[in-house]
Amino acid sequence: MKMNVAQHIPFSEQLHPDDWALAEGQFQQLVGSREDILVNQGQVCQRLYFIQEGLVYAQRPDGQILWYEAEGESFTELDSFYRQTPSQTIIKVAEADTRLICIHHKDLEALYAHSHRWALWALRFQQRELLRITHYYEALRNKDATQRYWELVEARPDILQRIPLGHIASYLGISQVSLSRIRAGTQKKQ
Amino acid sequence: MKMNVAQHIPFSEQLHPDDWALAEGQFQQLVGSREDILVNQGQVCQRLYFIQEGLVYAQRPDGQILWYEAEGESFTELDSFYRQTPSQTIIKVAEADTRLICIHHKDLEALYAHSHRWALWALRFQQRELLRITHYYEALRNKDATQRYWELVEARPDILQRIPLGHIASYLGISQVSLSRIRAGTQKKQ
DNA sequence: CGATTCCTTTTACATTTGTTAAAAGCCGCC
DNA sequence: GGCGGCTTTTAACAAATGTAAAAGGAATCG
Repeated sequence: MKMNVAQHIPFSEQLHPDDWALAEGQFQQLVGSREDILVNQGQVCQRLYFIQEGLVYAQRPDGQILWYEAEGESFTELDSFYRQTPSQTIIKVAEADTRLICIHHKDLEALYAHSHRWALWALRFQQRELLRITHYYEALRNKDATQRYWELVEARPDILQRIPLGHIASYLGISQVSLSRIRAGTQKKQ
Repeated sequence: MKMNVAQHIPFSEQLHPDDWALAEGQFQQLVGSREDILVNQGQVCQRLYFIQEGLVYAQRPDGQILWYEAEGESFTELDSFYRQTPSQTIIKVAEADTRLICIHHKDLEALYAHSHRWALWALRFQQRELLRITHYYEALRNKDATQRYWELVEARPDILQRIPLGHIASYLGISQVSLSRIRAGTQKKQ
């Protein structure tokens, strides 16, 4: 079981068997069905999740799509998780049989406090998150929806096909009509 | 000197005298003049900076303004600093007599490696950065330039007055003409 | 003091994007 | 096969934004 978990956690090669002993029983596995709610609006997001298999997405109360994440990725509602405040975001399972691994906020904090190596692991992991978000946000600033759409098609064609176009448009911050225009090629060339 | 530095570093209350002894001589102070370049395009950003006094800004090679930071804040070129890759961004001093404290990447890494408490400090510090960036990016997604401008006026009227409007427009991602329209009130009300 | 320069606003026009509504495609199901 | 229900595209119009160019204001410098 321990080894199973480690496989799905980034940077786990920096951890020793001792560290895993400390974490004994604190990582849990769960399977979600389509439209299951993992984090609800107004509720504190208590867990950090790692996706083993499947697809998950986040949306705002008004329905806007914030992100999709698939197998191999991790997620949480950052603001709610770190500050332990009610989430403004809803996180749902997008596909049947989505398999997740998760750990509770307080257990994670205990690991950091008791183990220098777990603290270093968290530092690397968080660093990666920081860079991911930074890149995402830079793309958002510096590229228009047309560019970002075609880059998505390049980078994640597999995942795109699993998501309705209305959601993709919302994610890109444009209307579905505009996305149709982009796909039709009825779009300025840059 | 040690105490001096601690005053300008967030979460420094979590550190003990021992930790500061480890960091002896690794924090440096420097004073910049208007338009001094702190990080240049193509160069690896080696330091994490804390602003004691003054104003600093970042821009892309095409001139677009990415951010301004003032006294009390910290900054670095995240991608370049963490991944030790050439920076795509230029960071400059915006005001005469800007006073900075900084520490080298390798020294910081050594502190993390040798001290559990420095690692925990970094974790908190980075967490704060992560949340700051997340908030900034959510505003970017969910609010239009008009809203963001008036919120800036609310939140940082002092700093706004120190920055030319052309730069503010660029920061908001709109043309200076549009910003003029917003300021004139010639703008849709929502 | 006048000239130069920089910063900001204004005007006019072209382009892009959202909105609304309707049509076309697709799918599953009775 | 054909009838809903859902997703995607098309069409037509209105609103918002960028671009370019000109003019107003303020600060600087000789």
